[in-house]
Amino acid sequence: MPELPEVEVIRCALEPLIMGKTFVSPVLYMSSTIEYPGPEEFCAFLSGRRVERIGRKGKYLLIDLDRGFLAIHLRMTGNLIYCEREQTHEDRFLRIGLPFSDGSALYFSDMRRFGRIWLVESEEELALRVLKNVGPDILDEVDRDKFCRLLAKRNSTRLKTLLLDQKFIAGMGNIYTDECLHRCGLHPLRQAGTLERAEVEKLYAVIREVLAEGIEFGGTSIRNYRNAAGALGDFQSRLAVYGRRGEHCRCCGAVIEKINAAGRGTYYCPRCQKISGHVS
DNA sequence: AGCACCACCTGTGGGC
DNA sequence: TGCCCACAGGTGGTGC
Repeated sequence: MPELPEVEVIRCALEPLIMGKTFVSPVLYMSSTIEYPGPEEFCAFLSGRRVERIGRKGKYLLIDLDRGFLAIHLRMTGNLIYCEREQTHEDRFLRIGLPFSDGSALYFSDMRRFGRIWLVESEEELALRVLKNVGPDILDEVDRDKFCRLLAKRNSTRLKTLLLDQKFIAGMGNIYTDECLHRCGLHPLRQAGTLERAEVEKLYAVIREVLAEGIEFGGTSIRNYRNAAGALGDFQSRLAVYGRRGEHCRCCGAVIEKINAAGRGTYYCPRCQKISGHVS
């Protein structure tokens, strides 16, 4: 489900709601959602921990505790729901309940069960166990020159594959990648090494612009996404190519096509996004 | 190195 | 109209 903008919208909503609160005993409806440590250790260690900061790296939500970190990845259909009062609601996809000492609670719900939660004791353990395959956050940790340097190391990788690679830059997903490539006029199968310096700089600027718009409009709700308060995002109405196969490009009128790239459904405009002879 | 494919899950919508 | 399977916002592992 969520890419960087959706996670950031959740992070912003959650921050004022749970900052400073203290967790009490979690309720595990599906303990395999906890990737680390074991269920008993998770419950014992989280109980009594206070929330000191809500952060994010790429698509990971990172909750700093007075001791340790709670890391959450929503994967495809995960969802965090905040309730002012702890409640037993009819959610068959409810995986974990995280109540606070003041009676409010955070619920982790996930239809497809891909989402994961980690609880680690230190920054070192966070880097080792959770973020070992996660590169720099594209909004917080990559400036223009760094983006150019990183991209130059990946000459033969296709742009679609590269932008989806969380080790390269963290935060891009399938929707925002297609939107960025379209806005830049770059073909998803074009190899990174064939870009002119100006095209790389344009790509960097557009990535940040599109992600910022995604956040501004509350994220993209296509199937399941809702923010922590249960509201739908609004960016789906602004998508230029994603999910629009057979429809007309709003820039040039050509028919949007769908191909498979990096194993994902990939939408692009064949007129705006020419490959200019660089197929591989 | 890069890529294609599978696995993990459940739901649903497009196509026949 | 009804049924079925391809596909869905992600990631990690395999093998070529």
